[in-house]
Amino acid sequence: MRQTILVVDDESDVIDLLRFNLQKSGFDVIEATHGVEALEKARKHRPDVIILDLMLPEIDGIEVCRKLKSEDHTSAIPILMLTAKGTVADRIEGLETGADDYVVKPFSPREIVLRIRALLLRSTQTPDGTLVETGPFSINKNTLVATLCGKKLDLTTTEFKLLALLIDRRGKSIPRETLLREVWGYHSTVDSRTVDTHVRRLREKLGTESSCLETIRGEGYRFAMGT
Amino acid sequence: MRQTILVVDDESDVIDLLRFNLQKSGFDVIEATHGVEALEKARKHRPDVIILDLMLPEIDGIEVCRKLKSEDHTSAIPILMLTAKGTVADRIEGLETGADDYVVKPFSPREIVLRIRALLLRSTQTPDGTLVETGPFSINKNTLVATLCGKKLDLTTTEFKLLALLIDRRGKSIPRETLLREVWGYHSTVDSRTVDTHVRRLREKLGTESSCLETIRGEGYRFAMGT
DNA sequence: GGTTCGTGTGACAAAATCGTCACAAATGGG
DNA sequence: CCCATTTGTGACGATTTTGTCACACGAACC
Repeated sequence: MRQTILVVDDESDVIDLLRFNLQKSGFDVIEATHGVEALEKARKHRPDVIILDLMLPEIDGIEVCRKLKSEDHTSAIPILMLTAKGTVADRIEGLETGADDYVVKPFSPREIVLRIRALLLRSTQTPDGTLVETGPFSINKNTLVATLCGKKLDLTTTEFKLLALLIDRRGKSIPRETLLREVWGYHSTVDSRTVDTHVRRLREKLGTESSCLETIRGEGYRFAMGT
Repeated sequence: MRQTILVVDDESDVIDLLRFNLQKSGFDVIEATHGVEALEKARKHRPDVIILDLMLPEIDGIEVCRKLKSEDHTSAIPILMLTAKGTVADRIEGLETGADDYVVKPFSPREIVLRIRALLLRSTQTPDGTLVETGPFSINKNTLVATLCGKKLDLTTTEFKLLALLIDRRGKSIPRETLLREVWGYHSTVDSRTVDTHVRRLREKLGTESSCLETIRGEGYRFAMGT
């Protein structure tokens, strides 16, 4: 799958140079020559990186950057800013606005490609441990939402934590004591039936898939491997 | 807890300048004037960031960078390289060697501080994204526990989600609408004050650190950068 | 088969959480 | 300074969550 780079510059020779080198490096290229067009194309295409010149007609690069970084659909797109040589104030303003990197004109196309590669590495490097998917289940640790066959499960917080932990360690029998400690923060009650009750409730909410949640008699509970 | 920066340059006036500005920005500073000393101090002290000049006596900056990035104990330390103006080949070589960023001499100290902040922001997230630490705060998305100065915060689930999202995107103003959508799952109530109420409650629980949670009037809320 | 222990289930009540309202205070613009 | 809008704060009540108890049922062993 080729990644897409949006190149924004009002100088067509810069665009030509970048298009040639980026395509040679395996990227798809979208172009824009002014700020409004850049915003429009960024919103529509959601490129993997945006190369953005500071000096643009009508809406300047700083303003474009600010807008893109403030909109949810575009804020995660890395922005590499092109700046005129020596304008330190521009560079600082760009960084403060949320640009992810900058390159000073005149630049080497090779440097651009390397920096884009670095940006892409960083933006995809978060192998997101906050999202777990297995079989018909998915667990999102940011939103605390679990789904079963694409349908949101109506879980309490404790049920979510329990399910998340069991799924994280699917295939392994987890003793009640461990569940108490890691889900409940080590409740001190001896011979508590708290875990059992919450497992029950969780099973009720899993419906036909509740058989994934197995009892290991005398040991604990286990989420079935391979689901 | 102050973070430590190792500054490596054979020019004492550069070291003086950086030491002054970094300490003023709240960092502790370690210094080295040549490559062997830099390697030694990096291995011994394990600083949070290394500022590394390319041109060094004996072992040059590229070689230092290569060694540090190839050793387990030091490979995760972000390296910001200082390069002479115009030497594109140096910059490319630095990036290929594994430097995390570079700044062209002569530089603005403010730009250095900003870039260090950006590097630190990236390096305090674990690879799987379920544990985030910044300043005195830590967020654990597995246990749904947040701590402040090592002490567990007594947060409700909603408060935890709110804090986690704001810290994930610290430095950025998050509109209320965004918070409603991402924390509450897009509550449909118009002109709801729900977000404001939960921010209040969260602030109450943060005590003296509540000033980290800033109101951007007419926009939304922001968790302060650099904490 | 009988017995003991482990787990499931129905139900209860206390505590926690949440969203909303009304009013106070702060902010920004004219 | 005044005014309008935005945000902070005190407080309330409805709903949800939680842990526990008692009893039923199942599993394993003798």
